[in-house]
Amino acid sequence: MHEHHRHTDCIQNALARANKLCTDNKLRLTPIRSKVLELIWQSHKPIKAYDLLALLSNDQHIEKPPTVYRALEFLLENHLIHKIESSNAYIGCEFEHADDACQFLICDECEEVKEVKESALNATLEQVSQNEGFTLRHTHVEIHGLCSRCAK
Amino acid sequence: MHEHHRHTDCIQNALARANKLCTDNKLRLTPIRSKVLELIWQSHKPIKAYDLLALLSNDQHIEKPPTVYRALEFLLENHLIHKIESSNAYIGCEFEHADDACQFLICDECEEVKEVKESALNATLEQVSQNEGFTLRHTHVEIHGLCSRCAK
DNA sequence: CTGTAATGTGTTATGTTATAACAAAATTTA
DNA sequence: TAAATTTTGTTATAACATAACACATTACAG
Repeated sequence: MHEHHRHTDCIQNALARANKLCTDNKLRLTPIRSKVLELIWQSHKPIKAYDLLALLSNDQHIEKPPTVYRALEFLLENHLIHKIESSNAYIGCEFEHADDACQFLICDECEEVKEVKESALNATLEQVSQNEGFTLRHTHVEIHGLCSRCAK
Repeated sequence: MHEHHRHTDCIQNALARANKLCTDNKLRLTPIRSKVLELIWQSHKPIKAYDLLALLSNDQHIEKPPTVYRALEFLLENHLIHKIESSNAYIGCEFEHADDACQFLICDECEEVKEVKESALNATLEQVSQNEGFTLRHTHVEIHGLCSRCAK
């Protein structure tokens, strides 16, 4: 696995940010939710619900689907994670979102995902909507291809 | 149901275009594939695989999942339909695509979808990719919100 | 034409993704 | 501390999709 950064730090940062967001907004980052968020950040690519379920389980106790889907729902609602619709998998959110206007660069080779927030793109999306008389509420943009490492 | 146009004509046009594309490219628009495409166009909103399966079935004969998924696969490959990833549903393609660079305006109220092909947006997507050193191969853009009718 | 290869369809089984419904526990708040 | 709210546990099942193999049909080369 490549390492651009200290991944452990990156997970800790994400958890700290999540904690702060929840404290500030009177939301409860319960042990289950925190653990799911941590597991998502530990994966360097989008992770699937049932893989999380397996990681949450052990010999003593097998977790059931609602447990993980409820945690995912909470994390999604509060923009702490995103769902990659084309693969039904979940990634940690790199930004502190007010809105959901971000985009995903998805490498079809190594499966890593880079989240970006391009104001030019968001402006264009808004413009397109207006042209069509459409009231934009949320966008989901997936850019599939090859990341710089895999393209070499 | 609202009607902007003669929907019957619109279905016939789509089938005629599909026939032409297949003839031109030596592809086989078999009865099953043609029927699935027709059923997709008959729906004025994205339709799900198992709903198609139900429509294909009757008292005499219940179709099985592979039948419809194979037809969908063929139609997707040849850009005759698109999959709306966020709802696992399929719509007829309004354009004659060389590439797949189109976008979807999805009304969260009435569920209708408008397919658009915005060159400005495609240019921006390409630009964003280049900025990130990413080789773009395919994009999937969903704009969710309210269509002009539902926004009133 | 006709045998062979390639493609498409039928069928069984199963894998994968996700939610409904209701009971019990923990937490918040009045 | 009782009542209301939120979270978690649990069972069951719904919804979405594919693997694998047999059989039928079509294409097309000789």
